[in-house]
Amino acid sequence: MSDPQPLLAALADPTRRALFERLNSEGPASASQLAAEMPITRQAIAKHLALLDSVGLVDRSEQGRQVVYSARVAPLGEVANWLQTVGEKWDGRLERLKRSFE
Amino acid sequence: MSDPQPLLAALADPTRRALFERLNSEGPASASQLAAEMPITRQAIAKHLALLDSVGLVDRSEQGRQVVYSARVAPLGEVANWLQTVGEKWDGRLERLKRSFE
DNA sequence: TCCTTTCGCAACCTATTGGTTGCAATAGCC
DNA sequence: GGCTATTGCAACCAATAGGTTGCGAAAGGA
Repeated sequence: MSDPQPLLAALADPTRRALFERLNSEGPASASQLAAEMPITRQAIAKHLALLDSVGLVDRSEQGRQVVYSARVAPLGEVANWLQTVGEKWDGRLERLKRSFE
Repeated sequence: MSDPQPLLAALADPTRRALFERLNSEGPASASQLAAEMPITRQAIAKHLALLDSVGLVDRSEQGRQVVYSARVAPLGEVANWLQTVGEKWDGRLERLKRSFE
């Protein structure tokens, strides 16, 4: 089970998360298209997309002279996974505590 | 429903997450205790704990001359919540796509 | 073929952040 | 009361991150 750190870090930035949510709810788009919809430059967006791609949150496909990115939700399972283990440890601690009073 | 950004940002830092997991699985501790277990100074830890406190991931209680911190898992529900809405938007998009082929 | 998009790379700038050191204040034990 | 732990506050530092500008290259439509 791999570390959720890179994912959390990727999602921690507001513009990056906005980018991901945009792609997830509105569908695929290129960096230039996205730049037209947001108040930052294409290059900034491209960097964010590269990072999202590196953690698998986005899928990159070249179509002619443009590069279209689409959202991938699969890696988010890793985060859900981590949340679950946190919950389990918490429960385990409660359990141990209860036992200590018997 | 408030935005998960502050939470994600809080969890994005490795030492901060380590701190939280330590408190969650091993139980409450003071900043000084934690500093003895980790390779960074107490002040650095104190700052992280303050941030965790500000997003509700940690509970601060003064006991005599020391301040003991304990983990709070409740805010993580917000993250789970966000994951769910992302999944729903994704499903919605799939649904619309399928309908468009009928 | 030429011109326009679109993209990638690189340099650069600035604000933020994680971390440190130093010191004052306070709570408790002897 | 005096010594010792423990905390809080502030200044400071270095590295990183988010963003911009500037450029060269390649793909496609006119």
